[in-house]
Amino acid sequence: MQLQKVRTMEEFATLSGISRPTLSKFFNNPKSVRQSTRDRIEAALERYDFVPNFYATNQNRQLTRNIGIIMPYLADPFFAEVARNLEPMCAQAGFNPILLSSYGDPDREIENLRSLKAIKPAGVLLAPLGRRSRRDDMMTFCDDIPTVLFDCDIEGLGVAFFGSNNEQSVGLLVEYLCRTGEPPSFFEMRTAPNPNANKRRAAYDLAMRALGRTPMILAAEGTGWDFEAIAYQEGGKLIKARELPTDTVLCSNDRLAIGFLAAAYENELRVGIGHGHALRVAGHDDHPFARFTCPALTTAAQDYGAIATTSLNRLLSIIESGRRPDAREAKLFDCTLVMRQSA
Amino acid sequence: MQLQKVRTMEEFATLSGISRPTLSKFFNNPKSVRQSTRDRIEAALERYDFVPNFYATNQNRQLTRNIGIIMPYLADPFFAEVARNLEPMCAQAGFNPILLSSYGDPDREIENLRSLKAIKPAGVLLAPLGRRSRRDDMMTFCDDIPTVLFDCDIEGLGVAFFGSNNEQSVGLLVEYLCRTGEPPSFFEMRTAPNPNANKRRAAYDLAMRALGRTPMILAAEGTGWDFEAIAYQEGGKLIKARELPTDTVLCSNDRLAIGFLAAAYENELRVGIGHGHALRVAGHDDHPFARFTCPALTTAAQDYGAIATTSLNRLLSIIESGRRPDAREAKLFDCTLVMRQSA
DNA sequence: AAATTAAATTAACATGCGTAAAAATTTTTG
DNA sequence: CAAAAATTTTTACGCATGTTAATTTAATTT
Repeated sequence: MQLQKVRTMEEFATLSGISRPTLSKFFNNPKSVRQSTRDRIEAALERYDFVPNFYATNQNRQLTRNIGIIMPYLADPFFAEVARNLEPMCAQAGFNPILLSSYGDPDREIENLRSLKAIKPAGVLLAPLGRRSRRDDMMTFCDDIPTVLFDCDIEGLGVAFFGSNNEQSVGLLVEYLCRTGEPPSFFEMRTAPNPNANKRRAAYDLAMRALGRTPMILAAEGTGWDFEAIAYQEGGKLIKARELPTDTVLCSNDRLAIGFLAAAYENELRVGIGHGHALRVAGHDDHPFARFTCPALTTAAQDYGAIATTSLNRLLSIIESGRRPDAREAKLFDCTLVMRQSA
Repeated sequence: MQLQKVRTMEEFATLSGISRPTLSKFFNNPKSVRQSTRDRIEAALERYDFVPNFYATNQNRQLTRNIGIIMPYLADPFFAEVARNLEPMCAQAGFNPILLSSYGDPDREIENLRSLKAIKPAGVLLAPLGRRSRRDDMMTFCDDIPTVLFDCDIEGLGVAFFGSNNEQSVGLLVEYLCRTGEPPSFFEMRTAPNPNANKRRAAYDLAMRALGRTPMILAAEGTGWDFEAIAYQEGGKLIKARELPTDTVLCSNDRLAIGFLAAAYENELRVGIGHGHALRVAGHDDHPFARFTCPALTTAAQDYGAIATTSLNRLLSIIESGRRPDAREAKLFDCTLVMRQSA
């Protein structure tokens, strides 16, 4: 059953017996035409293979129905998972999501903004790289196009920011770990790739002091986004040199924890809780693979459903109202403790 | 230093003193105008902020410079990694990659093709879902737009297919496992999500028989793309029921192996080679995380660099020549054995 | 310097759809 | 059933650039 191909809306109008302006309205917003005509159009669409030309469609529209989504690193399953949730939400709202990944490279991040600009999106959801992001270039972009930041904050950039409350989540982890065993040291990268890492370190510091403990930072050398590899290598060094101050390690994120677990395993340190275990390891983020590490990883789950929903809704309200809010909005969402076998 | 913004090419033509058709040629291909005028245009570009309107530009061009890339599941780091390599290769060739993910859903796969069609890409690189892909709809699409399949073959679809030689890779694994210990059983999903899974089972069968062994298939129930979860659950059942026929398990892919490893760990089966190990587990694909499982996963590495390069080059040659090849091309690339600690 | 060749300019039409205004039609309301 | 309200149709222009053909200008060759 091959559908007959139709090139232009004009042609489709003749074939379906519906005027082109009405079709134009329909494709712009199906609910803007009467139910009966909507049915007729949809019936015709069953018989004819027609998709409005994307370029002609967007050329004159004052407002395109495209929303750009920029992720810092799509090969990281955490971000991929966020994108997977965000895309259908955009489509649901009648917008066309355009997904781009910066893959850890600030140049590519700016390049992504450039190409988005050419597409004149109605708005952009941006999870920036963080520390290495080129703030000035991004500022110029945000002046032109309504942009909501999420996951990682860059001060003063965009109309709003939504992310996780690192102070709360790290506090939760530290409190739990201290209550159930030795106080944790904090394993992180020396040159933190983004503000979240810094906030988590500060939160660790605060929480430890609040409990009357001395903070113990373990800083791993290395740059880039190969977190597992860095943690595996540097964690291995720490273990071999017996430089772990206590039997508990809190990692700045799950990907570091995954690498650290691999190092512990290779050095025959049994990770977990209870008898016969030499080390406890906890992470942060509830990475999609955290359930399947050996042992399963105790971590703090970000409420990325709420973060994604709120970010998109905020952007949509700005797009629909057509004007920027007076003040930049920022909101942090609490995380939940996910207790598994590793700590 | 803010550049003066220029809206239209017409305006830029007046300001720069160069005719619009010449400018049009320049933006389409800078080398198509005389060096001296190119210099003049580039000098003007230093003074004025002008980018040709993306929509108007593409509307009339017979050939856009967009290449669609459709992945079956971007939240799978293996595919994310392939995409990460493919994108800069497209850009390098002067094309604009448009990345879409079907996220395991055949409806979404077709929807992705629909939206690509509206963008009139010069060509498409498609890694299909496989078994559940809607062949007829995809056929219609491939008639319109030059499409190269990779990773997973659907017979007769597209102008070419490039993937891995499962017979070779599974043969390699089976031979290695049999040579170094007990023969492996084969752990897979009963309802294989794609043709590769079927080919791997057949290859396992063949390789075992060639070595005079009896094939032993372990079929896990479950559907969808949550491979780790399925393998964790079904693998756990097998282990608890002591239904593993030998001490060696070859998993149809690394994600299944990751779930299986988690199940083994939880059931206190020590996985690995050498003294004191109860089980050997191997996978297939060399998933980005295979290095960091506990123990590190022995697997077969796909040469996805070669697959990606070849697929893109083939597509580019078809785009440039402007005509389809007479016969559908298919080529399989050999995998390499990656020996780690798990088997 | 004249002849030849290459490139740029001018003028005009094409693309496929958004959009606006006026006229015609359908639906809803009283 | 007539009047009012809501939709649809008709008609026509706009958008920003691609593209073509004829003409003019500039560069190269003889």
